Amino acid sequence: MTVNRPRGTRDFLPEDTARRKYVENIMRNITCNWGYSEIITPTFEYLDLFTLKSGEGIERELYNFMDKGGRAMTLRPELTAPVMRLYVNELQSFPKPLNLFYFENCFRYERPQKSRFREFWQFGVELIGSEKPDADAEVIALAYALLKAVGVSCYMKIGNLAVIRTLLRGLQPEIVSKVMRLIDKKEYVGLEVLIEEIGVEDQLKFNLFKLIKLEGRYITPQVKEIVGNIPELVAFEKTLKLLDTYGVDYFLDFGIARGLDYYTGMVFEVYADGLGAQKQICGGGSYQLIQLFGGGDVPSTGFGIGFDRIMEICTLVNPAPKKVVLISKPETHLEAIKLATELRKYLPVRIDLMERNFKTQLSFANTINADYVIIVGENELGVGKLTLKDMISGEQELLTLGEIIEKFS
RNA sequence: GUUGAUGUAGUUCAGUCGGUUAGAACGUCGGAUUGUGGUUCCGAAAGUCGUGGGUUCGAGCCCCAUCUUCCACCCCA
Repeated sequence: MTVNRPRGTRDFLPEDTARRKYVENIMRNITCNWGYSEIITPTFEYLDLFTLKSGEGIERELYNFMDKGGRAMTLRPELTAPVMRLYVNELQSFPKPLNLFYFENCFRYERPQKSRFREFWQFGVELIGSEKPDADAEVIALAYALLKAVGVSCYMKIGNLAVIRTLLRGLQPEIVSKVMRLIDKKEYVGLEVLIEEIGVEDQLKFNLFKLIKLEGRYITPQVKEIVGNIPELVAFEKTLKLLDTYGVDYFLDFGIARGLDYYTGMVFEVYADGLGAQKQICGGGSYQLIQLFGGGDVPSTGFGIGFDRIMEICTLVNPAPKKVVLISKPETHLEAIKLATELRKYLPVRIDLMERNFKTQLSFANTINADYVIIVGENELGVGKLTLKDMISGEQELLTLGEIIEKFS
């Protein structure tokens, strides 16, 4: 009876892992260069942290459990809430703005499908303390830079919830939620039905449909005609101007609702092709969560990137390190270990661990696609040298250890 | 939670109408005597046919359940 991997989890083989680490580090380096610092939060948290943020409803898609002390816990389903909790616990008195990022695994108890797993990795950024257009613009521009750097073809949609909230301010909160959900899903027929049911004014209905059907990049003048010259829109225009300066490509879409109530103003989403139904690779916006966790009235902006989805469509190839195998004979094996130890200061070296004969060691080197073989035999040691064999060309030369090190450095 | 497909060595797949001991290729390991790989040849290991029931004299094959994987819904990354 073999034990299998739990549902919705994956094993990453050496090749997969190398590629993931490569892409991951590219994203890390870029984000560090934008002045963001990486943080790590616990893999599990109190269940409350997430029900507080997203409502009791999400409990059914959480990996939650009671610990031995009878506390309700859960594996984290996302990282925005943990980062906000960390901020409230530890960082409230630090200088603003705080530029943080994370790269961690998350867990959701859902049916797996294409690009959706029960354990998945999220890369994300949270900029805490500024609600200025510059903050929004930098976060979007960083997301854009990351996606460009890892070579995925995608498009970005930016919206602003303040606009649509202004339009809907006369309606009851539950109605607003319903409307937003339908808008987010672009279910215009359903939306029309709902609007008929609740009987809103014709003017509002007209404006609403006009707003959500606006498309393109320079549509803010038309938006102004609909909702007026509200301060949020003025700030948003400023953000967009900054984005043009950053050189970010985007579409505007005031129909983005992001499903969640705590987003306050700017929201954005990035979609890619080739992922089936799960084609959103990034989502973010500005939000107010800190008060919810007992902190002050501090604004923040952030995004999350679905790293597994990036890996599925990203075209980057990690550079493979040269593979070197050291071949020895029983008489020279101890000397080979000493040489390997020295060479391992410079590059990856494998030695025989199977007591194989000369020929089989060479054959093994070939099987694993080694680039070079270094022969540590009596003949070589007799003259104080080693044979370096190029496994691709088949050529070999007699060199000193120093010469070999020089060749590889 | 809902729907549809799926499952046979490590991998990709055969397996006749339900009939004896489930096969192949690739891969892995070993061998073809001396310190030179790839090609070739020989050999070996490797499977409770996803699992559990049922039908049958007899099930890899038929039926039921369950699990996995994959696609989609829901939700979201």
